[in-house]
Amino acid sequence: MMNQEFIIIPGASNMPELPEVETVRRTLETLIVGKTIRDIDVFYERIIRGSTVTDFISKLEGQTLSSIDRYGKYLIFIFGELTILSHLRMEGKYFIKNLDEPKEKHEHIIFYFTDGSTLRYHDTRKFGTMDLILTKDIFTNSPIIKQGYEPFNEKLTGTHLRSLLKNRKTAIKSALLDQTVMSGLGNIYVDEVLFLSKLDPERQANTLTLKQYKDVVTNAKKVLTKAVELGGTTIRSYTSSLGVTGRFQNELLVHMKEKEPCIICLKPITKIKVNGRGTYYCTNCQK
DNA sequence: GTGACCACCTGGCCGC
DNA sequence: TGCGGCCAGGTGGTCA
Repeated sequence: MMNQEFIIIPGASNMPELPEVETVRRTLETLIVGKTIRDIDVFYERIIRGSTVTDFISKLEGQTLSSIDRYGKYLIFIFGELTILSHLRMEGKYFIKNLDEPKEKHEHIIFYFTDGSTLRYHDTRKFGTMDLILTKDIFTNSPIIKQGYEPFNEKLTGTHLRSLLKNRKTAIKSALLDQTVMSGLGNIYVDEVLFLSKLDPERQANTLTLKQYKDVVTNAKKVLTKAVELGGTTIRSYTSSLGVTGRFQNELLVHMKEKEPCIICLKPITKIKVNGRGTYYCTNCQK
């Protein structure tokens, strides 16, 4: 039995992207790998996909967590032949608590381990999902097969990105948010990548030069690598002295910087909407 | 194949 | 103070 309540926050951001999910993975890996599920409570059934809730519970009971991986924004909990693909969407987060801790309002799934601890999935907006699949199907028959390469993958090059976007007339910002193009980028980091690449977020995706596609890939790697090192971004934190908080918010150059001076030209950062997404950029530096 | 729009969901914010 | 309406966001589905 644990003596303290651990609160796991995905980089403490309210919008987990690849770095925040990686922070959660690393933290959970040290705390729950090797534990065996005794029971599961599902309080909000729509989170479960790929199986009935009854199957989800019955198949996982007695299973031991062997490892936790990640692809893009998906957490991959591997229990031998079974795997849970967990997507945190907007506000999903995991807590590890003692058995006797009362259930909080937004805790929708509780995994009870045989050692008396619990893993609790908390999601204010109920957008998150958990797919129960066969481990052998992870890369052949699961939501992950639709994902594009992560920026860290050597196969993701400027040439590859150009081939994917050559017919896409949508805004480059929208294209980069498409996880089938590049896996792991979300609204925050796309703004940063486009700023470093000096690209107008509304620029048509198929109009970039090869050098600009290469710059996007290079800067995506740079931004995500730095963000992973710093544990992600905390834009809205939660009260917890034990929380795992990110520090990348101190490195943000444009996101959430509306009206603040651009670090290059000192002109105020502008906020617009690109296909409904709040978007921050410098109208002077990004063309 | 592509783009636009909508639904999902709830807390926070704003105006009345 | 309380109420209603709007906004934020990632993804999947539908339709043109």
